[in-house]
Amino acid sequence: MPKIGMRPIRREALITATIEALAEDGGLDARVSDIARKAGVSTGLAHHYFGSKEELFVETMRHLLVLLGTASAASLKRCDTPRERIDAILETNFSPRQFDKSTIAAWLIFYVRSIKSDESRRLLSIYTRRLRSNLIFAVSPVCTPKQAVEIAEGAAALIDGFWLRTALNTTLIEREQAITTVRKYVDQQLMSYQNEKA
Amino acid sequence: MPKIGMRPIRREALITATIEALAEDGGLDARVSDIARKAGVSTGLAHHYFGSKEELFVETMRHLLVLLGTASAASLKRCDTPRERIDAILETNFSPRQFDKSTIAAWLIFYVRSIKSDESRRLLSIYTRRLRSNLIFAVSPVCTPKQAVEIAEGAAALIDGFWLRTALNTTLIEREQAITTVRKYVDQQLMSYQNEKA
Amino acid sequence: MPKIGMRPIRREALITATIEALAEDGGLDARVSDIARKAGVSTGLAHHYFGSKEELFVETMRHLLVLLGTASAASLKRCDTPRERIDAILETNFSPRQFDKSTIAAWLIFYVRSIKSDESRRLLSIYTRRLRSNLIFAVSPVCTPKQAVEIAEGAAALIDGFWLRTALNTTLIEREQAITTVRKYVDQQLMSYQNEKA
Amino acid sequence: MPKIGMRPIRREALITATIEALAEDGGLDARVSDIARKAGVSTGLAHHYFGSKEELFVETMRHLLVLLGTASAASLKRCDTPRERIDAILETNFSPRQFDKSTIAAWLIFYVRSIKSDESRRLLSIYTRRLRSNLIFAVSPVCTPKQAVEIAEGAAALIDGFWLRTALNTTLIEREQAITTVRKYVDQQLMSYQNEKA
DNA sequence: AATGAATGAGTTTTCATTCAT
DNA sequence: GATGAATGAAAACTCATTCAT
Repeated sequence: MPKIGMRPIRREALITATIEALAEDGGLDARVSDIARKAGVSTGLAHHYFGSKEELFVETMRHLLVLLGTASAASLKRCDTPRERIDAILETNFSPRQFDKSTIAAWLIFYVRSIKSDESRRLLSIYTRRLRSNLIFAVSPVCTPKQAVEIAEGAAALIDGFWLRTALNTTLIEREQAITTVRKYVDQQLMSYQNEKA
Repeated sequence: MPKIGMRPIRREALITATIEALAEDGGLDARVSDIARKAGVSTGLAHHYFGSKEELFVETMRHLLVLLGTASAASLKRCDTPRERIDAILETNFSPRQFDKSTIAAWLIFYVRSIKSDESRRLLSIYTRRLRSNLIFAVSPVCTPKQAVEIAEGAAALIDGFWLRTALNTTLIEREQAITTVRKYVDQQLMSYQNEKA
Repeated sequence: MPKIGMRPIRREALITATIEALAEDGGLDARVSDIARKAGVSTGLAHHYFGSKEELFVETMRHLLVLLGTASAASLKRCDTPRERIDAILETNFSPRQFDKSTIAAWLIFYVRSIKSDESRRLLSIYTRRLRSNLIFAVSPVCTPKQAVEIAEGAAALIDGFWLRTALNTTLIEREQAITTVRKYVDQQLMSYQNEKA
Repeated sequence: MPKIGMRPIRREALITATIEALAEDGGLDARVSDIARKAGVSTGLAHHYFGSKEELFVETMRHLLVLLGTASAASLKRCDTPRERIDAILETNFSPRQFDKSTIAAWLIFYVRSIKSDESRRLLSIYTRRLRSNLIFAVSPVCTPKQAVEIAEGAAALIDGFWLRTALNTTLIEREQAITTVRKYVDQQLMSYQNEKA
């Protein structure tokens, strides 16, 4: 009877270690050996379970994406009004879980990697499309389709912008205020459309 | 008859090549030899003029920063009203020169590098502080200092967000619309403050 | 109730898998894990039963050698004339069993390994000497010892040549024709010696 | 003025070193570092000029192929009769240049590699086809096309067989005798066809 | 008897940097 | 001023072998 079922355990440990490593060194050149050490295993094992560094990175990105997607879906499920939906989206995207230093840094690295890696780009576009469609769906009941797209793109830019600036320590404002700002932005946009109509 | 005055020519060619290489060939992993080839010179020459890859990257970042700073200063000089200042900032940040694919990608990579490289971080913070102070200065005449900071942070996040999304091809909207969106955002913020006052 | 008598079963399965793997998967670079998977067992088991990859390879070679030797001895036993003996040797060496793609490829690899591995070389020389002595013995009754050696070397070269070319898919002719060609070669040699004598 | 034009020099040195290395260790697992040391350069340089070990091996094979092809063409040019052509082919294939230990060992390795490497297989088939067509062309004037193919395949098998057995030290006969044997084989074949006709 | 988890030594590969010319 | 040859250190990757269960 061998030690069995380590595969998922090791994979998760390595993925977690990858996220940490990306945050720590600036990540750009996190070595497989660093990541393996952090996960408490040998370099060989990392390759055994992921095949290559690229694959480990892609799987880590996929992992983050799933976490975000799951959290997002869960919090949207309980929503009835546009306002609730917007809040749910913001809660998720700015949740301490998603908005912590390591996670943001990892995302940032993946953003950059997506310039060159097809799979990373594919994964990134899943995130992007999901955020966009969530935002559009949220505001659709109270504006025209065209306006919904406009609001969604603006809000998405704000969210990504706050993310980026937090990742890089170039913003003065905190989580709470970022949320407030985006919410306020959406409200004002919607209001301005109401006025146009009138 | 030695060639003289090659230094500035070679340096500029290498810096231009670096920007291109960061967007195209290798992204994060652009090699010195790639960059040199793109500039039409040998690898050795890149080191001759810049000493190291790190230095070449820093100089390239500084170059982008100077371009942006110069353009920004020039267009702000002719402005008298808050509205004009905001427009000038947006015109500069979203000018075709600044908003093209290569330049944005290069900035993104420098953003990430700034996590590790002290000099890059220093340069990045110059950009950040300048953008913030320009925005604050622009709206100061028509709102309180606290409101000015809020607007500035929001507008900066929007600008960075649009930048990021353009770099990654994850946005649906174009330059023109991005400008309109930010301008509209600032207007609405200011208006809302007016209303509060009233 | 422990499984008993698994040893010969596993060993045979692994040896068979080795032969297949050498021809298919990895050629020269067949991995122990490939072979084990092909045999339907774990990597560990391959080492349990053979101790090392080298040993597994040597045993596989020995296995092929025994098969060929047994078949050869069996078919030579029933022969009385030179012509019958030659035919028996050819029947054996070009029997579908020996002349199939996997087996030939495996032999080829063992040939090359024999350059480095003492044990492989020893085994290979057994094959070589046996073939030579069988050929010499076959034609001895009808020619001088010196002529016998000449014929044997020529016929052996033809046989090895056809083998090699079949292994590498570089020949146009089939098993049947190869046999005919070698037989014809021997006949003509013998005839020419007859003529010389006359 | 840099040290220039080293590329062809280094490439040749590395190819020569590869041939030597393949002969020495049994070659199967000659390391790039071994080869580089033998060529008097660093490992890095080998990769600089060839990109990968695979490529170095392929280029070495191509080199051997060109040598053989050139020699073959040169010696065939001066021939007028079938007999001369056959002799020229044998002279070339068994020339001390082609028939030395290193070269034969290298070919043997390449033979085995061709099982897995597409490019190696392609190159090997060039050799095979050329030998076949040279042989066929040589005997064509004095026999039917069908007979020519038969002779060519038989002679090619003999040649390859002698090569193989020399590479593996499993033959008793020398270069000279090998040539004689093949020539005699061809003669006898042709004669036997003459007789058939009669 | 059997597994497959785990290692680590050994190799290939990459590339910034140096240097002779 | 300029080259590109050359290095070597660092990293990725491979895989036979060991071992706890």
